[in-house]
Amino acid sequence: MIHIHEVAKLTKITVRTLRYYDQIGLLTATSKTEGGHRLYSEEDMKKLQQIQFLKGMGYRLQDIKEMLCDAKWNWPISLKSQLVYIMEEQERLGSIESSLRELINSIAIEGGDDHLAIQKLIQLSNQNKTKLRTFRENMFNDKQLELWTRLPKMKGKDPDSLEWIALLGQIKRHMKDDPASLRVQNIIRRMLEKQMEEFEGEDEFINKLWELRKSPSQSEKLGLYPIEQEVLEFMERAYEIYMSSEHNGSTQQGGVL
Amino acid sequence: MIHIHEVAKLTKITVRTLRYYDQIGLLTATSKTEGGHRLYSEEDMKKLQQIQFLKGMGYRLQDIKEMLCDAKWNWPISLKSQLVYIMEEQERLGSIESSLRELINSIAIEGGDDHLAIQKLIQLSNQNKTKLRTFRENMFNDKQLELWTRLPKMKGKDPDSLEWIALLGQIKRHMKDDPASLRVQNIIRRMLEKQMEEFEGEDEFINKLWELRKSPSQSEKLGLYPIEQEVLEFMERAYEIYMSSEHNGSTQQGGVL
DNA sequence: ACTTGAAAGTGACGTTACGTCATTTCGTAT
DNA sequence: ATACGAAATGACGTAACGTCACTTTCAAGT
Repeated sequence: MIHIHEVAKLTKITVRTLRYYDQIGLLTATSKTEGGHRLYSEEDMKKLQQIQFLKGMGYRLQDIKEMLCDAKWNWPISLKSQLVYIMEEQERLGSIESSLRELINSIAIEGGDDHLAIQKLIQLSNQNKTKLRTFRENMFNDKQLELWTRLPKMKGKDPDSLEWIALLGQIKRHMKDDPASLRVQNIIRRMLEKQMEEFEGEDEFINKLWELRKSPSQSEKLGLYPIEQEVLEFMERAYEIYMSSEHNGSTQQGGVL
Repeated sequence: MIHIHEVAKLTKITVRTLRYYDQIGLLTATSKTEGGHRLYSEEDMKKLQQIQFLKGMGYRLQDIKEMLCDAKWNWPISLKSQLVYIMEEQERLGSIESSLRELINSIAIEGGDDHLAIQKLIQLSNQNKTKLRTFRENMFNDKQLELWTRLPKMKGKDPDSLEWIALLGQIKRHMKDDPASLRVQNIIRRMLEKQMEEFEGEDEFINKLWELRKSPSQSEKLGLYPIEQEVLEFMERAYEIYMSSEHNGSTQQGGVL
């Protein structure tokens, strides 16, 4: 028979919690002193361990109470349903994670105008996803849909997506410069390099994508991150300067972001 | 200017929630009728969308309030810390998932005696993990530690682990039979087949593991799922019968679970 | 036996984001 | 003017305790 303070020290459960468990009838001390102080037995300690364990599994105290009272509780069923619940929660958090990455990356592109980025994302998230998908599936054939999955994504955590985002951010910050300036031309060159790495020989897809990009309404329907008209035009001018100056081996144009 | 009921219909947010947002000062209706009925403006609707979006990101209402009030809020920092928080939560749920699978699989082995399985798992989970690892690292060399990772695990969701668990469960249910019976011999044969698939040529490791298995205290220190002495002896007898009857090409013995 | 300080006891309120009554007032149609 | 739906306010409940505030009990020292 040990005192509540001892139990607290041994189990790392606070005294308040032990009293609360008593209060809700989850774990009542086996006996009490005549003055009313709780005295816990070895049995109580074991039950307490079970409670801690099940709480660690994510169960609520009410459920634990029922489980431990009912001697013929159906463990397999409740464990499996708890597993399903935990997996659903993980999925939910996973999609939150994607959204957060998307938002963080958007802000990296906008470079300071945070509210604008948030507004854009809200626009995107308010469209429902099924409509997006069917529209995409009408626009592209199977092979192109496979290519679509390899595009950099705003919600991506891969270095490839992150570099595209950084490049677009740089473009936006150099909009006041001459599109023929060395800085801008370097960014364009890097974009084309990356585009070739992933999409060499897929000129048709790239050109189609770029045409869609230039139409704000089409881009929106595809769920593409909105890029302002003047940014796109700036990129196109810079691209043409780049191609006419020294490089003219390829017919592809545009960017894949 | 629209009424609260309209807002509720448009945004799928309940009237109660809108009033609550007003109460905590998160979203106060722009104006009111002289009787005190709330009237929401377009501005309010936009703010409401932002609130919904941020709540979807997992923020608390208090945080959202601060974010939207403070015009120069540092979004990148708070978004990144929120991302870290979400990822930690995912990790936590991931380890809960492992524990649940472990428990479900244990019960599958014990075949009915649920409380026993839970007791065993509590024993295991009460040992702290770092102590387990250092003991293991003292017992095995590098190559054997790599082999260790390929052992079936109680928390596993792979078909391989699941089959080992099923096999052990069958053994336990046939303990009353003769170890020479066809059923038991078939189970043993299947175990040896699986063992050969994964661990062919690693006889030294297998034998060492089996010796450790036969010592309850060593097994416990290694964090191996406890198997009763009589079950192990039964398996060994069945194994010897199997080898002496017709198969004697290999010197390996024991099971890897 | 008496004192005293530590520890135990019992409320009660706060936390989060609302749901769910109960009661009263407002707006509008007839 | 009246009736009726809709809006407002207020209060209580949720889960699992943390944190006071105040009182009583325990165990040791004198």
